[in-house]
Amino acid sequence: MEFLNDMALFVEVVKARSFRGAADIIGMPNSTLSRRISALEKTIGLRLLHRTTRKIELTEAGQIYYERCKRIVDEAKLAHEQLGEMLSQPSGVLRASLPVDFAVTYMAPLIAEFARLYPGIVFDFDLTSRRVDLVSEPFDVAIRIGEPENSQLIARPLAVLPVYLYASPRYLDRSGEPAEPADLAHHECLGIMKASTWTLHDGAHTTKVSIGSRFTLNSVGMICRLAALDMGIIMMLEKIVADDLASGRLRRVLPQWHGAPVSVYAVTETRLLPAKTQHFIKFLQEHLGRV
Amino acid sequence: MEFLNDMALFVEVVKARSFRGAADIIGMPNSTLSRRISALEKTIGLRLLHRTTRKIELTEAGQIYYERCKRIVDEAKLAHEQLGEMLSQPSGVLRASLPVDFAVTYMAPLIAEFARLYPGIVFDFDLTSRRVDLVSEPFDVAIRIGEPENSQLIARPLAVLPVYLYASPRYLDRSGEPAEPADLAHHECLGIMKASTWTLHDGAHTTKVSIGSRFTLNSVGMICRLAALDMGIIMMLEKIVADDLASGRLRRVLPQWHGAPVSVYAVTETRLLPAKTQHFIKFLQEHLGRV
DNA sequence: ATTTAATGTTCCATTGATGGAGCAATGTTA
DNA sequence: TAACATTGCTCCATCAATGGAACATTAAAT
Repeated sequence: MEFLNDMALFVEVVKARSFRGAADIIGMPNSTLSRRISALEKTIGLRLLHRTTRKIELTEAGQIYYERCKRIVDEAKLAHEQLGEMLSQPSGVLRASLPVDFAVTYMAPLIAEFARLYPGIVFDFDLTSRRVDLVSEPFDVAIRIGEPENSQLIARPLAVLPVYLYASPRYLDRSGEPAEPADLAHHECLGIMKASTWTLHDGAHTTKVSIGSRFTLNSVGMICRLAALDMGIIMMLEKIVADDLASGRLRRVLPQWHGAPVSVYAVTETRLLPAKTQHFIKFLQEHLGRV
Repeated sequence: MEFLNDMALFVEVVKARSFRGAADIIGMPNSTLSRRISALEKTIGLRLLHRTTRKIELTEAGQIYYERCKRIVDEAKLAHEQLGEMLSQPSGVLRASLPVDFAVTYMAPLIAEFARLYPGIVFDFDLTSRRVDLVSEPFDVAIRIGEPENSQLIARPLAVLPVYLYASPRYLDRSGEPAEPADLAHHECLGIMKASTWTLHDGAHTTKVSIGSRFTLNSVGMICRLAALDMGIIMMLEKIVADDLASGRLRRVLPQWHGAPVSVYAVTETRLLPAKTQHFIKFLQEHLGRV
């Protein structure tokens, strides 16, 4: 079962009606070609080509073998071409794991646009806040916020987005409006998980403040909701609080400061991606940055 | 175009649903198998198998690719099986070069029998006395009398046949009957081509005599005819002169002596023979010796 | 007839593939 | 829960496949 490549070589030799010619076409030294064809003849126990120094012609067995080989090799080439088309005309199910709130606010319109662009793709999104295991679960890609953990996964940066501080007017009335970052130490700062410090920048300075809160949770949406309900200050991506901002439920705090911009990554288990995934990631890279 | 073998490996892996299992089936270390599949995935730029340490399953691309690969690999196997059948059920045209007189007397009945045995074979015999060039002319096999010349051809011995001395009664009346080998020096000894000596044996002794004749020719039939026409003594295979012997046109000379037995060879250009040729040679080996 | 250019094969140093052992990861069993 | 067995992958010494050059041979060109 190690003769299939040699079959392809044989087909080339017959087509070129010459070892040297075929070798040039394939891009292989004729010595190798000669040896490989000889090996093929030996494994099947029949002479396929009748060689003189100047000409080669098919034997009877070679004639029959060639007809079959040509079909087989052509079919193999076709199979690869069609895989190539799969790469350029993506289709199939795209399974992605998305951070729920980021997906809802930032990605929804992009996904709608992408779906319009590639009607062949069907989507299967898993919106969670947990970091799914790409190795054991059959996700094509996971979108992740923040630095990629140290693993063998491939992380492609999609965008770097600014974050700002927000709170509800009533909270600020009650607890006072912080004038500088250090003031945050005396506020209820709602962070994701158990993040214990916020890093803030203005044009010139960078400062780190320890934060504390009575809440530990893993839902961005819930944090925003809590903030809108006057429970504290949040550091958040712009778009996520856009509605609350517009309706006046939240308003910017320390407006000349911003948090450390968060990076968004597309994470995959491998570099060998089907077209659908490649296009999805490329699309996000091109459109997420400009938001 | 160097991925066809890997396609076959991929098919085996999918069938076995395991790298190790497939490796055992193929008889190949799993390390190689793993590397080859990875290489295949890299060349087509798509992941074909979703691997966990415990299980493997096809990706979408792998699914499609597998369907096609299976067909292709099966077809390739079939092509080889059919070539194998060509080997076991010979058919086609058997082109052979035969020494004309030897063929007529010794081989004709064998050929008739062989033709009955293998109805699929069609025959194309070239009966000449010249030694055809097997390399440039499309003969499957040549039957040759006497030692094979030093060349790259493959010679398989078919039989070793005794030769005796014959002359016409009238020639012997006229020129005297030789009583011992040395007497031949004074006789007209008709040899093929320009053979200048005859080697004779009786049970115990071997002797070499120089021979001479006015005729140089390359036809055994013509020599026999000349001998029957009282032109000299010939050293000949038994069967060739059987008719002349029976009709009394020739009779044995020096009956206790015989010539150096001649070997008959089947000569081919290569060892990789189609079934028809293999069977033909085997048949001749089995039947020529017993004549 | 003689030269020329081109063919398929062979030789041999080099390189790339190979495969056994070990590894981390994971499903299974006690 | 812990020990075990099995999986696919990786490392590296070894070996076989490779490809450039030379060769013998031959058809075409002069």
